[in-house]
Amino acid sequence: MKPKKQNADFLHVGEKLLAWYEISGRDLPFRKTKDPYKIWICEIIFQQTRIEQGLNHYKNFIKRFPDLETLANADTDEVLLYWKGLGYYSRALNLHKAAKQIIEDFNGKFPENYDDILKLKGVGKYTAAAISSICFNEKIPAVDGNFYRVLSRVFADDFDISNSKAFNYFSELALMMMPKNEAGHFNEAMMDLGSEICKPKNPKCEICPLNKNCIAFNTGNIQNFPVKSKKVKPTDLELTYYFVEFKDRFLIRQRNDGFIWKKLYEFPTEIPDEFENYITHQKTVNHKLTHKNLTIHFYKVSLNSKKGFEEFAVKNGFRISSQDDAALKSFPKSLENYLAENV
DNA sequence: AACGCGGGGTA
DNA sequence: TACCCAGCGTT
Repeated sequence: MKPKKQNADFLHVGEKLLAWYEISGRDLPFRKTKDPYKIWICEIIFQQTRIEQGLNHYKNFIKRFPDLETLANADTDEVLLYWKGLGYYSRALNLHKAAKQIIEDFNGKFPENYDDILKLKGVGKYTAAAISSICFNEKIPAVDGNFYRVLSRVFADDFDISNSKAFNYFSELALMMMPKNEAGHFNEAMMDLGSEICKPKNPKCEICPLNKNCIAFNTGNIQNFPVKSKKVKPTDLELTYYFVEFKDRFLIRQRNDGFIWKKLYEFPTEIPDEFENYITHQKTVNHKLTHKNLTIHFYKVSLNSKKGFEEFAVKNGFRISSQDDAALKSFPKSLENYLAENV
């Protein structure tokens, strides 16, 4: 499924993009390094995450885990703590697994080619391309949402980006544009253009370095690209949590790695019948996530028996927590908000 | 090939 | 409200 564009001057467009990047590219902390560890961390953090949202997480993460060994030797809990608020928590778990994987399978040295990098947990084709092009100058386009948007507009290409073949299709297109020996900068340039100029809404076509080449722009057609047929539709999820307290102590536990909020902390989801009499408040909160419309029923249970409180905790594997418990920082936002109002 | 997975920003 | 974001793993 190769792109059929015989006459376009691909390389010329690629060089214009690169020239723009040299002058107008963003000044980001991870642009100053070719340390594959740091590039890897940044690529994982910025999967499905905008730069403004994840930049402080990146800085804090590198400060706490400055190298591979530090990360591999850290506790999973602490890795998750530094991931707080980023979402898609599998990324943090896979990141930690991959650090151990590099220690074991690659003798502690970060793999230096696309195929080996692709073997790492949580690293797919995009991320392997980004790391290998930026750090090791491999000529592989790092096709992400920015590539889809920019390329589909420049060539007014209606190839459906929901199609699972879109990655290969736009990779072929990008490869034809990529200037020799500049794969890393080309990939970064495409990301910056997509983020700063060729935005999903209200793109700044009048100052775009590619506007003379952009077919969608020159035919007044920008709003029709990219073509995306499949939409994400959230499902409803109803949860019940009990905030079980005795004086200033309350109960939390770590989740399993199940369907949502993997390994983060939560409150009890059920209580014994005799606790029902100690429910003092009830509140229902609605919260929209990308994939879930959450309805959370919170019940506040204020016990007056230390013995009953502790027995319930021990028997059901809960942790007796207080406000200064570091684990609280690893709560999902939706639960943390409740906590802030009630403790 | 289709689906599940967070949280936050923008219009 | 709908859509999007430096995607990946599972089934």
